Amino acid sequence: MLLPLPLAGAYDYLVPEGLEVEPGSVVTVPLGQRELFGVVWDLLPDDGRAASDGGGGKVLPLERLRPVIGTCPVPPLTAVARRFLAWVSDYTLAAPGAVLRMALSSPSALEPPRPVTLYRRAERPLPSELRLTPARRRVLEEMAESPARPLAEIAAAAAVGTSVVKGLEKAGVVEAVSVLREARFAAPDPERSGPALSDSQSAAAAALRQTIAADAFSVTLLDGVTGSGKTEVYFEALAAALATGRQALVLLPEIALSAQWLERFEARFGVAPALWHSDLTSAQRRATWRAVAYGNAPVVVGARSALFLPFPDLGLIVVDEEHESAFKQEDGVPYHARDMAVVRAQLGGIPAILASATPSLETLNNVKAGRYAELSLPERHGGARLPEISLVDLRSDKPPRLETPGGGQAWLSTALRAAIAETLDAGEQVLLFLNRRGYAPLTLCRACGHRLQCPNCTAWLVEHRLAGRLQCHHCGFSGRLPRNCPECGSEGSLVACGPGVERLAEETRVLFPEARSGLMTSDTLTGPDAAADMVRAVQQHEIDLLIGTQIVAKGHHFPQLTLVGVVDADLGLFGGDLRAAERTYQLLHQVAGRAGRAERPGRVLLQTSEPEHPVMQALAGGGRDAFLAAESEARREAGLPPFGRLAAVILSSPDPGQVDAVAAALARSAPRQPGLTVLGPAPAPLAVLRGRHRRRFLVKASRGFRLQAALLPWIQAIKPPSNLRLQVDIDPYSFL
DNA sequence: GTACGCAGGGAG
DNA sequence: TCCCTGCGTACT
Repeated sequence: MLLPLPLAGAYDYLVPEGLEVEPGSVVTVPLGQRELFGVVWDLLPDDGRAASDGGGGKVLPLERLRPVIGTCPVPPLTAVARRFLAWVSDYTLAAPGAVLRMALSSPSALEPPRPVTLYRRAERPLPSELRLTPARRRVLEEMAESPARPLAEIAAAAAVGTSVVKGLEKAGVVEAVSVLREARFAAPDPERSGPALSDSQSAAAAALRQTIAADAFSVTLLDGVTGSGKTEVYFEALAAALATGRQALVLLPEIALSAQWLERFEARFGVAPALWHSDLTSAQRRATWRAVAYGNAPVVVGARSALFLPFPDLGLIVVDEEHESAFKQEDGVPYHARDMAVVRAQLGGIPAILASATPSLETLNNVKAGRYAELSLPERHGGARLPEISLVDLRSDKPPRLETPGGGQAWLSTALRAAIAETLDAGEQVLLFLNRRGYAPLTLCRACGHRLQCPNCTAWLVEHRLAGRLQCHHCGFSGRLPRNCPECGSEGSLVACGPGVERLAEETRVLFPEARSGLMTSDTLTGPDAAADMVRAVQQHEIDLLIGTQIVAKGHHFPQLTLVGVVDADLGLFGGDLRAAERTYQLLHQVAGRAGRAERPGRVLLQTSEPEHPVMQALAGGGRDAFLAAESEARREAGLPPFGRLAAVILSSPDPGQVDAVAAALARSAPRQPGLTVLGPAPAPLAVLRGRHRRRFLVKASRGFRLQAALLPWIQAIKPPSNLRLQVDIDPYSFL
């Protein structure tokens, strides 16, 4: 029995006489004083338990085993789903129960369905004494021919309060019925015709339909420039999968911000798909989880966690924007959803599609090695041209100071200012991109040089002037901006250093007072609705000048946007992250793609202090292949992914002495094998995070090396004190 | 993950 | 002496 807890292995239970269970059954079992859900992992004869114990735990004598309480009214997890959970556990070195927890992410979904109360017209004539008010008349008209419906739905349709319907129930003309009803998502119509496809789109769509027809595992990279209509192409693969009667899963990096994607889906298929992301209410989670488990959700669109939903018959997985780092889960069980999606496809014997305009080196390397197929969409849909990208050298074109009382630090160069003015004059829209939330990333005291630091982390506090607060972007600490320096007490000596989007907005208000500007960051877009409102405002040209962080880079279509200004193109290049160059290229390419997506040509200005950097050269010259080849070669020489393997081991504790002692002990017992290098311990770049002192090991191995097999005995040999945490991150993406 | 038991400290 | 809190552990 696998329990959703971080235990070393499965636990044994007795199956009482008469209880029907099979591997995959979801059951309730006693554990200590409580009852919890578990999944039957194996059915064993009384004398065969020792042999099949995975090595995780002890084998208890039969008389100490407790019986299963009962089964849950949900379909058993399929063999593929169970093999997938086991695979992820083995790969990530996370406890199998911790992985199971992700699959049983909606505990209430496992309970018996609760009846819902629906209302319908009672089968009797209206009594003469009934006072037929206009509101009551509307309700009765609304209910006349329709089947029983929920109270709120009827009230909304008749534009009355729910009390009107209840009043009619009291009068006996309407009756309440209690029914058990499973949520069901409307079936998308694969036959419905979507937008017309170009020749290259049609060819790619036909190739994808072939992979569905092949009914076997395959991975296809759909590599198309921004605006080439990749989405519509893989919709044809979805249609083909749906036509075979199987389910399909689409993973998106930021589901909460995908309103436009959903519109396109509805345009093609006529209905909305089932959604899965962390912002769902518990009732929505429950309904969706059950709908998936019963095969009542033909298409699920979700964030990475949707990969662990209990699909009974998954026929296709699409990973859109496959290069996005949002697919990497950093906390809990660290896994990369793109990689695990490929594993899930392989275990299920089904096709996977990876779509991107800037594919990751990992994926391109798999294409090169012949493991993945590739389909290219080389031109923009509808004849729109790719924007012209040019570099602004900040060393020679220093942003001129502004004539403002505050001292006038500025971040827009003369060249960019001129381009903005021209664009606004032409009645077109401008996007200024700066990947920094808040007003200023650092606040320091002019008198003593003190820098405002987070009390819990090795990080500066970021001023958020709109909110009037200082924030730590790592732990969420928030406090008021002090008037006086907390160190030397000097009055009014604190000054903002460096730009954030809020400060950039201030600059544009001085330079372009006539322009209507909008700010798009995760702070201003507090939910999917706010994001959709903002996108609509830009599309309807209620905004001339949009300022945003990377949130604006994601797949929005703004037809009147013809100029993109990247305020600090170098920002992502620092930080010692092995993917820094690749990521900067991907992000800036994506931002640049926001320009000129309709008939008007777009242009992009990148402000950089390193115009000769390969990333800037590749962006300006359009030389993606040359850049990737160079980046690839550098990685190969350094033995880094995708040509070598990495794992991070992170120790953290509130006590710095303790973490150092354990780190030293781990260093002494580090595995020494050919093909494996253990680097560290070193203080993590964020040496203190949320009040915990952190030390890192980085383990490097050659590509074919069985990294997990080498790591497991090493980390299991150490018995860490309880307040010390040891995290293993296979294939790390963040090096903080 | 969580319930429980034990140890330590403060109040009565 | 009792009770509350904090941590460490076992749970099949």
